[in-house]
Amino acid sequence: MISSRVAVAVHVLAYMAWKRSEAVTSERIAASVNTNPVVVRRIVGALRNAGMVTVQPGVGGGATLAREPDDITLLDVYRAVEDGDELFSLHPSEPSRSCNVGGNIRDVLRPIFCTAHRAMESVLAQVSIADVGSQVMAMARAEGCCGESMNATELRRAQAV
Amino acid sequence: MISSRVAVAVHVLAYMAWKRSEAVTSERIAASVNTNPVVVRRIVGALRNAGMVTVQPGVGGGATLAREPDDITLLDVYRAVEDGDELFSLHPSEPSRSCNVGGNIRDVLRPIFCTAHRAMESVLAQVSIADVGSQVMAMARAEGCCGESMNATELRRAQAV
DNA sequence: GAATCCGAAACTATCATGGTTACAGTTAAC
DNA sequence: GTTAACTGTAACCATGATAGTTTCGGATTC
Repeated sequence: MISSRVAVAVHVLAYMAWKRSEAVTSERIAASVNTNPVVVRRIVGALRNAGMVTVQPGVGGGATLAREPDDITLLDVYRAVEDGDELFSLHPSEPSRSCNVGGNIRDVLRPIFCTAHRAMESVLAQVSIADVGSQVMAMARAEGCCGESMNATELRRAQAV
Repeated sequence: MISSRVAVAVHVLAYMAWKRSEAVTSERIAASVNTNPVVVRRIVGALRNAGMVTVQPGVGGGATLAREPDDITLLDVYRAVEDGDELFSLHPSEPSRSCNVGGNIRDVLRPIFCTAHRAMESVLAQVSIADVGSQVMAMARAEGCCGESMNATELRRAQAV
């Protein structure tokens, strides 16, 4: 399983695309993601290293998008937060070299697994943060007109995050 | 990372395709894979549950292919040994439902991740155990004519596995 | 100078993975 | 029927990844 860091990172970027040009703190994002601010900062740090966000310390600081939402693909996000360039593990220890199968199986599997990996990545490359953001907003609007209203407590929480 | 069980399971099946119609024991396979026989038996058990191999206990027993090598795809193997039908993890804990992003991000990501997963699987579906076996044998032959010969010790080990 | 915010280190709990030992059950051969 | 050769499964351990938490130093704004 690919870790939840990808999902959280997309969440973070979609949130920042929503609050465009407004620096958001790790605490506010953490409230939306429902996790600890440090977990958010670790992921934001990876996105900063990849040049997708800029981070400002101090009062009124926080993170903002460094690129346009439609210029950030889910593949960019995946590569930023998921380390290692291999999706499939090969054998834990080297197979017997004196066996016809053991001596060559890894060289046969490597390119196959690499192709499978690339196929997965090409799907991620076709979706941008802007796409995710607009879908999220479309869903939020759809809920809004289906008669669901907020009470005072929900309103306060909605404004908080 | 997807566990090495897939690579080992393909190795096991390619080995059985090589030793066609001859029951191979977990110990022999383990020697080729370079691991513990119990690890092999766990994987062979999963392949047996998926109907790819039949297993015979007792003297002269072992595992044999239950289907033709060209009728077993790497996708079959992947699904047999890798549990769970999701490749990507979503958020560890449910995001804030009172946030536009948090309340909808998972529903947006789920189908995208599913599509990416399917794209990866479709590559695995195009490769059979017969393909892997023939590639392995082609490599073994290529090594053979490049002048690499075995000494007595290597010969014994080659016959053992 | 105080308040706010990030960055990073350190520690913990949990879980998946792979390896190992041990043993019960099944089969074939003698 | 006994023995030897297998599988199947449970139990346990070591390792590493993951996510959460606390803490503190440093940067920034007011």
